Amino acid sequence: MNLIWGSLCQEALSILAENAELNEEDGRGIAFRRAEAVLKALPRAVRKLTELKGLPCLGEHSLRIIKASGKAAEVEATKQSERYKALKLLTGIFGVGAKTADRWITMGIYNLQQLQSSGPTLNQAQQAGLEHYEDLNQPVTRAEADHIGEIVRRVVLCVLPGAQLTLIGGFRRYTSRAALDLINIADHLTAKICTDADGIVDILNRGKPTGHDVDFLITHPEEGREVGLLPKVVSLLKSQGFLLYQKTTKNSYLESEDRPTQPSSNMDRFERCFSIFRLKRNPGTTLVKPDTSPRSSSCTQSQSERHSHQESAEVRGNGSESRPKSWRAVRVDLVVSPISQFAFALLGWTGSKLFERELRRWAGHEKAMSLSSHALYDTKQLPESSFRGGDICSPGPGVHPSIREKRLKRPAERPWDTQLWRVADHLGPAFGSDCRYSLESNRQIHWFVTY
DNA sequence: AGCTGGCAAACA
DNA sequence: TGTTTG
DNA sequence: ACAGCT
Repeated sequence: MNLIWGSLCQEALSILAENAELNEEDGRGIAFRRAEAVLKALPRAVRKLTELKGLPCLGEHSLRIIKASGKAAEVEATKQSERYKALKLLTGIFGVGAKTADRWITMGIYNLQQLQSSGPTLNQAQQAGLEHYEDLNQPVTRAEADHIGEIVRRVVLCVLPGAQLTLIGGFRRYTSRAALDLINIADHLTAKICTDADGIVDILNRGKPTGHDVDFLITHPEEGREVGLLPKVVSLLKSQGFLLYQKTTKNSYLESEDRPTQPSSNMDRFERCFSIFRLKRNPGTTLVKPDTSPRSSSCTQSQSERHSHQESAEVRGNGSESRPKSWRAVRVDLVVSPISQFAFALLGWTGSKLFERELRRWAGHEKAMSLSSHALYDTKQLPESSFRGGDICSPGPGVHPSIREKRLKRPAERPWDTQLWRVADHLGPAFGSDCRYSLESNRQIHWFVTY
């Protein structure tokens, strides 16, 4: 089988995975996603099916699909089924998931027209999602991401000089070395393997040319200076007309390390903002670097620049032949992290759902650790005395029992943090197409072939 | 044969 | 509380 | 109703 067939197989498996997810068959969904990821991670084209022997996550069903070169009747039937099409369409609305879509379908709603006419109650996110349906289902280019980044950067620097803005998510290039370091750290082998990455699997190499949203991570080199930053940034963006929708959520992680008894530990740390961003199309400076001298840019300058009359003068597109809108809507996520958690935030916001799931599963199962976008916890060494403050973990399924009991946690030890700092360092430069693939035979692949 | 499959936080 | 989000 | 592990 050649490369083209390979990608056909991936698409086919992706369809089956998506269909399973839309039908709330989570296990099947993840199984097909893994199979897809294994194919995607192959270092070269596969000529014979026998070459797939020994690869993990390719079971009977997935192999059937592959043997049919992705043209299995099952896949075609799925693609053409009215239910699949309707589920895909409806869940394409921001704020609508499989459950809601299923409910609507049983109400006879199969498309947007029927949705509008039969008018079930929509929550705020869904209203915004419906309103910007077209735009939000349009891929976001890297250029658009960078443009948004410039706008956000100005605002952030205005609110907090010295703050750092990092493009994360699918657009960012992550290196295998970064995840390698995480393994090493978990294995208490910090110094050893990270100097020798040879022969180890390529782990996560994104740097996609397009995406479905844009994610930014904001921090400040001085710990604590980032507190309270996000609400200011958001309100400034809002006042400048950049936000069509916004939901800011705060982090329950309470700073327990340096000043345990501070009432300031109760300080709200707004951590994430899910927004719909109003991005001007064809910014006058199309392909030119917007500012070759960004030093001089002050906040007020950018305000007047961005917020000029043209913006408000745009015609709210009514169906009949109107010239294309002067702007488009883009999903933008802002994440604020204290510098001490920066590395974890980077790893936690790769934008790859499968990667996050598999990484955390691996941490928990193989390492008895709990990984979040804030820290890495050793679930074994939970001396009660070393915990204080924050009751973070809501009890429930999926929460590690030891954590559930304590309901308290704190980063395990300082050394972990300092080691993980090197993760952050390594996450920087592009690793390019230096993709190696080596399977430790017959060992489950865990998370590293994901994408 | 039976179990697991990643998480936490917000809204209605 | 169930559903959705990244 | 998929795949791997126990």
